[in-house]
Amino acid sequence: MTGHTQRGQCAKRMSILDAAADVFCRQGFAAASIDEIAAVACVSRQTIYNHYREKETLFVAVVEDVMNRANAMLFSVLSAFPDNADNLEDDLTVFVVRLNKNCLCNHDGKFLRKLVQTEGERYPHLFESWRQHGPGKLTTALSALLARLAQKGALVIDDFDVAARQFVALANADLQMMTLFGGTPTDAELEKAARNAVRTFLRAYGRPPAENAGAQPQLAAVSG
Amino acid sequence: MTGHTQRGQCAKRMSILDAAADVFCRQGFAAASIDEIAAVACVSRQTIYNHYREKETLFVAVVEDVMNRANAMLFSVLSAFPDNADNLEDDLTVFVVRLNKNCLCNHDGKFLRKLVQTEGERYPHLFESWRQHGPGKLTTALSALLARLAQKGALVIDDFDVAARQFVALANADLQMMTLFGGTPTDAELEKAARNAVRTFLRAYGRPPAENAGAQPQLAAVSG
DNA sequence: GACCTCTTAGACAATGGCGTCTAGTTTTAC
DNA sequence: GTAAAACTAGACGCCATTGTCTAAGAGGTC
Repeated sequence: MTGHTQRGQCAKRMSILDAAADVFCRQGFAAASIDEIAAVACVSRQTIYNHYREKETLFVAVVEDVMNRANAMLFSVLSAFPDNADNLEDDLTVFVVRLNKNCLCNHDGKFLRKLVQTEGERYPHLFESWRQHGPGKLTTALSALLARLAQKGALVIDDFDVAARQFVALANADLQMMTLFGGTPTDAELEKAARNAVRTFLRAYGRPPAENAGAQPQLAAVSG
Repeated sequence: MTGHTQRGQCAKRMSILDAAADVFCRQGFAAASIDEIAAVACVSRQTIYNHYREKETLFVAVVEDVMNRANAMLFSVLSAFPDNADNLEDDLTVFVVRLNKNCLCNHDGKFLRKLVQTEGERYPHLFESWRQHGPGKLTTALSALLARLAQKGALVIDDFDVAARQFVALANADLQMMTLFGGTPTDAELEKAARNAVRTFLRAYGRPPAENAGAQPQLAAVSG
């Protein structure tokens, strides 16, 4: 019955949430002013207080909103990995590119990492759920994925959890500094970083592709 | 002539700097109040304004102070790596433990990472110098160290810069999440993380120790 | 003791942001 | 068309903080 109003309200809400995410991310919770958020959202200040009781309520809503988006995207990227990996190196590289581009280095990823550092101590419960559903889910899902690949004989891994964490770490190795300083990697940089990460990961955990075991393994493929 | 007075002033200055670092790190620049800094430093507010013209001046001084300490510590850890590495795995493990404990996961490291994220965009010049002298120096020094080890035949590396970044990334793989959430790793966790990192790094870039080239390399040492 | 510098505690105006309220306008529902 | 709901613009009180100023105290040298 209130469909139209809901749509109008919903648009306002999203506009407010987007603007608040922008301002909170740039300024931090304390320095962000409601007036600036209202200006960015092209909305009256009273409208914000109409939707959210106070500044902290708005902040919590923003974080939860971004968390939901980020989790959905993470799930999407994770489930896009092919079940039958025919070319492991290429498949992993595509996966790492997508992971970096859509989850780790994108707008929401930077927002969450930044906010969890600045306000994490002040809102432990808020980010604890993100910790479980975000990075926690990532490592467990990756761990399961690596276990599957190991069972197929494509990888040789003793500790799947450690390998999963190292996989993520390697995927970020080349981009960490850039993202720390606010930069956004280009597609070429993403591709290069992913290739470096996957190559090293496979050099550590990969198996020689052929059945002639004992032959020169991946290690000797270092070309220089 | 004013030697005693100078010492007293110096003590006050350090007390102020320490307190300000503490408060700035916890609250961020905007939310940190001069009164709280004064209270933590056990100093009158006027004394702070006596030493530093305004809040921003104090902030810059704090960041520079921490940067200097961090750089000195980094240099110390880097130069502690033995010239003649007899047992590469153990030497690297000790090195990673020291790196994490004294540079990356310690008080100053967390402070700089946090502040560079929260205030980096507002003070680009301030943290640009840290970027060069901190992480920049670390990767170049590590790159040189790896090149030295490769020349000795202990490692097989095609791109030293990439390997250096990956080394740091692996060193942080197990601790990243903990430090992101403000926790401090125990000695046992540091040891374990370092061992995992070095083992994987050597699995990727290591050389079989013996001269019987072509034999089963490190890859087969996976015990499970 | 006289003097000088640093420090302290507190008062002070000025600023700015938060959250409330009101009056007036637009949009939506029926 | 009308009524209800939502939005806008702006004023308002309140509070925290910044940075200045003043009067008094502490510690040192000569």
